[in-house]
Amino acid sequence: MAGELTIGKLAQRAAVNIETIRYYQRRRLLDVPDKPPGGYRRYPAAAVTRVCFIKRAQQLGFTLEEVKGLLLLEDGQNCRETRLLAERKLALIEERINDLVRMRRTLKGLIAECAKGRRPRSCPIIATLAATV
Amino acid sequence: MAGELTIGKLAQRAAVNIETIRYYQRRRLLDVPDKPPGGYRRYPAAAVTRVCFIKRAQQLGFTLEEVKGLLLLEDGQNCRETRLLAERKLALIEERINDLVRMRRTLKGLIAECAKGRRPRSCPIIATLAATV
DNA sequence: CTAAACTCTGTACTATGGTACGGAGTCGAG
DNA sequence: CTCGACTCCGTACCATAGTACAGAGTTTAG
Repeated sequence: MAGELTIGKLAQRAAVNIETIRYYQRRRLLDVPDKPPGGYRRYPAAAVTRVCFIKRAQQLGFTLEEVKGLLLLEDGQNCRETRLLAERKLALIEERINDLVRMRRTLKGLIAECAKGRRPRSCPIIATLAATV
Repeated sequence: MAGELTIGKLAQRAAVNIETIRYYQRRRLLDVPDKPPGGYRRYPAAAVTRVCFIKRAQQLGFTLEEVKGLLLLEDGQNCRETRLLAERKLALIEERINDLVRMRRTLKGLIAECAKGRRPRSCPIIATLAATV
């Protein structure tokens, strides 16, 4: 498990700020490798994957706390508990997808209508969204 | 346009904190009705819709600044500019949907695999996600 | 061997999206 | 007309997700 990356390289490979790495360590999303007395810590290549996953999941709207939960899937032995977690996340993702699909439909319709120049008094995009989404 | 709701009623109907209303006003997402000298402000029913829309859009991952942009669609006369904005938002939404769909596919696969008890050494959900998402 | 570049640790600061609160004024039911 | 609930306004505070920076030590290229 002895890694070959310094924190700087890790940050660079994962395309994040070094401070973000340290922040994730403080938040316990990433563990801190042992420090060779009077030297620099080394990180395994897997750390890059992990950081990338965190960023990815965040982009999808998960908070760091939620990501922490997702990461237990990797770390935990207990597949049963783990699967439940995954299933809950899945449900969440599906909800989000549904919301977005509804929003897309509405936006598309309004754009099309607008493009045809056939628009009512005012362009009631928001009212429509608020009502139909 | 004289409204019938006090700020408290508005907040209640939109299911948000009163302070959130005031915050949106400070952020210029919501306008502040004139105050009858020595009285309380009154809000039109449309304000409820507007606040609901803001919350909705936020849930879909838009920042308040982005929502502000979306709200211009309602307020603005200029349909041309407005449509461009909507189209950009649409592209954004589609990206998000694609990401989520990929994530869903991966999660589903892993859950199914896990359910079959047919799992490799470790349960490499994260590695998989990071790689395939 | 030395200088530049990097790491380590701790603390401070930032932006976003709110929430809370104090003190003054206003409204409305009884 | 009074009491409790509500509003107004300003300011302060909170959590989340970082980012910056100082000062000390370490590593590495020349």
